[in-house]
Amino acid sequence: MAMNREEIVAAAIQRLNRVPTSSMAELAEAVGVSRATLHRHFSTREELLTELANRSLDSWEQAIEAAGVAAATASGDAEQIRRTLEDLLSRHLVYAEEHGFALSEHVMVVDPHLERRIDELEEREIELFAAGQRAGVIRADLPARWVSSVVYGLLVAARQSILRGDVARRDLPRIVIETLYRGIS
Amino acid sequence: MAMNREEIVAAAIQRLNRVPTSSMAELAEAVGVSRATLHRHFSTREELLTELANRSLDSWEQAIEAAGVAAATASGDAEQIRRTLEDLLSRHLVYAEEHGFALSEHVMVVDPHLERRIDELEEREIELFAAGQRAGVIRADLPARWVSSVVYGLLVAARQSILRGDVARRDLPRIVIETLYRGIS
DNA sequence: ACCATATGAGACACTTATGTCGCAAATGAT
DNA sequence: ATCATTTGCGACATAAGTGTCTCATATGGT
Repeated sequence: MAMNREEIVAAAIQRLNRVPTSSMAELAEAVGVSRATLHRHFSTREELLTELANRSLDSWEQAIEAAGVAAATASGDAEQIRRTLEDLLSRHLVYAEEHGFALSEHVMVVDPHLERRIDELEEREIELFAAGQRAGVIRADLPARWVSSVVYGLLVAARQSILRGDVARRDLPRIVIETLYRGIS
Repeated sequence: MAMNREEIVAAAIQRLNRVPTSSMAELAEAVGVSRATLHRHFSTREELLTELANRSLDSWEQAIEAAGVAAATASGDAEQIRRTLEDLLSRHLVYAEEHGFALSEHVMVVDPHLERRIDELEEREIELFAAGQRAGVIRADLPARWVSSVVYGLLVAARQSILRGDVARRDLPRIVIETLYRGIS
C-alpha cells in the first residue's frame, strides 16, 4: 500500500472520531496497515496522538486565520466582527465534525506544549469576543471567557446532534448561529 | 474503617470527577480502602461503574421530578413551564458538578439498560421543551431535541468554566439561564 | 474477654496493550 | 531483471489492569 504519514493520520482521525479509545492495533486495522508498520511511522502511541492533536490544532488555527479573526478584532467594526463570528462558527462546525475526538477530554495527551497552543488559540477567540462586546455585537454582561465556553458547548451539542441524526448537516450552521445569538426564547 | 457502599460510591464519584479514567487501584486508594475491599463491595469494575451511573441517573431523575417537569408539561401554562425550566436548569448545574464525569462519553459503561434510562429521562425533558414551544416560552423554529442538546452543551460549558475558575459558582445559574434564553447578543 | 465480621497486604493467574525484532514477501523504481 | 525499500506476520518481552485467594490483623458488639 505504501501509506504515507498523511494517509495514516487521516484514517486514524476518522477512526478516533468514532471510537476515541482505539488501541494501536485497532488504529492500525482502521488505517489498513499492520501494527508493525504503524509503529514504524509513529514509534509510540503518544507520538501518534501528539501528531493528531497538532494537526487538529493546525485546522483550528487555520480556521481562525481564514475567518479573519485578528483583523476583525483590531478593526472593532461591528459588522465585520459579526461576519467574522459567523464565518468562524461555520468553520468550527466543520472542525467539530472532523476533529471532534479532540473535543472530548481525557482522550488526548497532556502535553504542556499542546496546552499552551490551545490556550493561545482560545485567547485569540476570546479577544474577538471581547471586541464584539465593545462593538455591541455581543452583550457585555457576560465574561468573554464564558462566551468562549458557550461556543465550545454548542459545538459539543452540534456534534452530538449530527451523530444522533437529530439535525441535518446543512441546517446546522443556521441553527447553531441562531441559538448562539438569540438563545432558545 | 468499615466503609459502606454509600461512602465508597461517594468517594469514587469524587475521584472520577477529577480523573475519569481511574483504575480500580486508584479508586480504592481514593476511597481510602484496599483493592481487595473494593472488590468485596463491587466484584467487578463494571458493577461499580454501573452502580455509579445508576446513582447518577437517580439524581437526574430526582431533579426532573423535583422541578415538576411532568406537571408543567401537562399544564401547558407558560409561566409554570418557565419556572420549571429555570428550576430544572439550576438542579442540572448541581448535577453537572457532582456527576460531571458521566457527562463525558467513553467513560461510562455501554449498558442497554442504562441507555434506555438515559433516553427515557431525556425524553421527559424534550417533552417539556416541546410544551414550552407550544406555550411560546421557547421559540418553535428549533427542534426540541436540539434544545435538549443545547442544554447539555451549556452544562458542559458550565462545568468547564467552574473547573477553570472563569465563572464563580454563585453566578452560574443566572449566567447559564440568561445565555440559554437570550443567547450572547 | 470472646467471637464474628471486615479489612489490609500480598501473591497469583489472566488478559490486554505496548514496543521491539527478525525474516520473508511484496512493491517499485531503474 | 535487479535491487533497495517497505510491508506483513509472528514472536517476544514488558508493563499495567483485573479479579481471586489466603492469611494475619483489626474492629466492634455481646
